[in-house]
Amino acid sequence: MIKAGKSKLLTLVGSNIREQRKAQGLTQQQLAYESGLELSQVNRIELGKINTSVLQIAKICKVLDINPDKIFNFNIDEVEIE
Amino acid sequence: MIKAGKSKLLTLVGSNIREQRKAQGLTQQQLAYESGLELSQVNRIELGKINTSVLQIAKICKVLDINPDKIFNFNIDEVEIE
DNA sequence: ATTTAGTTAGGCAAATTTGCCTAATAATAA
DNA sequence: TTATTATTAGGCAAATTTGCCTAACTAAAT
Repeated sequence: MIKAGKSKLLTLVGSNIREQRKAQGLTQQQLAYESGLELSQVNRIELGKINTSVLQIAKICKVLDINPDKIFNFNIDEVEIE
Repeated sequence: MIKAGKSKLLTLVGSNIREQRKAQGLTQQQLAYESGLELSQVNRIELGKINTSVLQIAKICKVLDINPDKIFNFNIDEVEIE
């Protein structure tokens, strides 16, 4: 497995999360608190610096009250994975 | 973060992957080879034994030629996360 | 029954993430 | 400007995943 470093897909996922978070008028800190994640972790995820896990994505989606497909709303073969 | 152990959501994700894999007539070994993952890892994911990462899900989806939303096609607040 | 393919299990070291911390930078408001 | 909030950065230990391996178990077919 490669290091998360710079993955087009992860940055896309991250900016989708950020977009949805702001649409809800939440700060990273609020999202962190309500999802039970760390602020630093939410930040790493939004910036695509980390290859995070299914469960963390799910927790975030639950707080943002969106289904995960909102986060993965891209065409899989139009996106560079790594 | 909790250990993957028994998560309803992860077993759901896993069985979705399995369903799509079989729909393509692939074995775990073939899926593993084509996605660049380990056979044991594909197995762990399908059984929901592990809280795998966004990138691995993406690699699997690419091989199965489906968008990730096929894997996350459940209502987020109808599913127990952990 | 025997072979063959497919799935599952488990151990182990290495790699990576995660939580917790402190602090620096950026943005906003007052 | 000053103060306040928000984001970003980085280090570190602990937790977890991942790849690699061997082996056991299941199913299916012949």
